[in-house]
Amino acid sequence: MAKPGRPSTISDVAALASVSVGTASKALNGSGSLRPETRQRVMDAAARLGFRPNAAARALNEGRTYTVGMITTDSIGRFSIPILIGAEDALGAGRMSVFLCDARDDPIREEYYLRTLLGRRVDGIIVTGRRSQARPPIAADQPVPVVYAFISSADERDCSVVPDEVGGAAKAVEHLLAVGRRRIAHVTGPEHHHSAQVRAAAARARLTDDGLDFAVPALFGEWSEQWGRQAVSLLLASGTAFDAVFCGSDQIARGVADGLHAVGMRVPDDVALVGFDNWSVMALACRPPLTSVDMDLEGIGRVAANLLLAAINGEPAPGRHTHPCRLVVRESTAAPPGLAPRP
Amino acid sequence: MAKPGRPSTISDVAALASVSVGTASKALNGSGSLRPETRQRVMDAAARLGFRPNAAARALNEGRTYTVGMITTDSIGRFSIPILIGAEDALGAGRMSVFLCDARDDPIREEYYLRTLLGRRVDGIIVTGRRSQARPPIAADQPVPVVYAFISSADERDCSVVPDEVGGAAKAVEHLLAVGRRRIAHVTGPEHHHSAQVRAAAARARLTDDGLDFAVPALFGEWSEQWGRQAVSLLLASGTAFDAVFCGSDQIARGVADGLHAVGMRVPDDVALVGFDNWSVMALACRPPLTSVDMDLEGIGRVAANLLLAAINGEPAPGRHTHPCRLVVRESTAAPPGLAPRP
DNA sequence: GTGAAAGCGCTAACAT
DNA sequence: ATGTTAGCGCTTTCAC
Repeated sequence: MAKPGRPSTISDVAALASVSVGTASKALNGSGSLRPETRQRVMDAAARLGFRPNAAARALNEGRTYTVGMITTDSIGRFSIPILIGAEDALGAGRMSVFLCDARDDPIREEYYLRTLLGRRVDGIIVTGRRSQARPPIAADQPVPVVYAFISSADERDCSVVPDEVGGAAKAVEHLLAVGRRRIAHVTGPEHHHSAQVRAAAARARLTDDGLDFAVPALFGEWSEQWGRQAVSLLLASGTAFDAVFCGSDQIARGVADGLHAVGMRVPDDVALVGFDNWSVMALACRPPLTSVDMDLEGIGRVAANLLLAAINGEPAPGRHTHPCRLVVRESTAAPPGLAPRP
Repeated sequence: MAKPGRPSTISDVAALASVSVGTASKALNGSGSLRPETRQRVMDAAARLGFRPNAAARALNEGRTYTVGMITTDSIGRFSIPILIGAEDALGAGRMSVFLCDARDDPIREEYYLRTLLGRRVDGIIVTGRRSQARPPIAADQPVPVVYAFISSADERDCSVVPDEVGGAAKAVEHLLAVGRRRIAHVTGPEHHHSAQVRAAAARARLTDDGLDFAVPALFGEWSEQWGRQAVSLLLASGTAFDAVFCGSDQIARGVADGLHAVGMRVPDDVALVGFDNWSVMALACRPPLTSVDMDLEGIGRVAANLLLAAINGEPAPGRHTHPCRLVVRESTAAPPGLAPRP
């Protein structure tokens, strides 16, 4: 399991190659000018010893650790993961390592991690987490660059990368219009939730552009399948006809699909359905598979990481950056047979 | 965003407190013997400067980084997350920081990360990922302790922590027997998948103990809802009566629930249902909510982390450690009214 | 009780 | 082309 004594140092390599440590360093880093033969001898020695330069020693005189901290404010959840993957991807390509910190929405833990990260002299910090509102800045005046991903900082001058939910909702509505729907309902999460508000307002605004409005005023509830099912009853009870439902989440959409199915309405023939999140486990399991707005969380993570790298290299890009959503079209919005889609 | 010049060093603190660096060090670490007043003066200076000891410098002479690497072999997925959370939790409490590495099931990336981690002189490594079979050891003879979590190493001498799937399956069957079911079917994932095999065999064995057998031979398919729905047709087509279905996953179970519902069979009245994974998003959205076997992945992560810490402290615990599953009972196995549960 | 100095592993400036 | 040396920030003997 464990074993081999202490890792070899550059002195060991130098000794084995019969050169000085300085020469060994040059050989290993390709700096200075050395006889090719010497360089090779050093390389061979290093290989034989399985030499790996000690990052701590390097960090010490370079003043840079090639390390960043990633703090998830909520517990590491469904939304943090893709962001985390995207960021880790972009950073790994830049040879940076990532410290993972799960602050669990606990300010104490957050503070603790922040201190730890600073003690470890990370080159920068990414803050992420589920977002219902902009969050207070992690702490004023950090000695290192900070980028917020998905969640955004309440301080406009901080660098945040957030999904373009307005654009995403608009795309959903446009798509429904394009497949010939005109009586569109909207079922979404809690009214106090920022995303629910924004998406509803954006969807409505897009309809207004075409001289339309929601068939039924937006229905606010929870982010659950159950609410989706209930909402169907409410829609039917309203007595207003509708030929499409745009939902604030895939879970809600799946509930709506179930609810419609239960009363004998067909998707997409009678009612077209669009969800939000493109959470594959929901969107694909839904019958029929669900058209959905994808926030490209992985892309957000990647962009955030690249902005962080830029900031570390002295080129900060302060402000709130929005990242486009894309619509993933599946069967739940297929044009009913015989109905020509709008050009 | 960024700003304040370079972080203060212990020399800065020493200077401000008018003592030598040696004294400052002792004061800050509570070592040596100092006049209380001196100690206080140093502490104050440190506080005023916002001094955070440089972890790299410390690592350099302590020969230990208080850092561990976590490598997920599959992409960071549904199973890795809770493990990761559990491990991060246990390690954070031990003041260790975690390097996150996503190897994406790519041996090249895995090798790269391994080298990186060793260069960073991590004190140990946790390897995790989805598990279909035991995996080859990450590389022979690491200079640091390695613990496998969830996934297990093919080398029996390596330290692995895995869920007790045998026990979990047995608990599921016992519960079904306890609520009075006798004609139990089993629907699960692909036959070549280790978990599918193990769970099926264990369930059957548990039935055999009571002189029973599956009502219908185990049905192997995929880990999807769709397969669950199909399986219902197959079960009905078999013509054999059944009063319970134990499923290899919650997704399958949800599909089975849908399928049963579609043909007018009631859960749990006609058929009781048990899933596996206790994946809340499935188990709770299922109608009715699903009784399920929980592998306690977070616990596995925590145990793995603690075993790693022990190994780092010179007390390795080689071998395959199994971690108990627990059954989470919900409505899908409620005893039908009028039927007395077995004592 | 406090200061001075060596050394952890490595790089970079300066000698030779 | 190669060797020597100082120094990154900190802990830890060892003198005083």
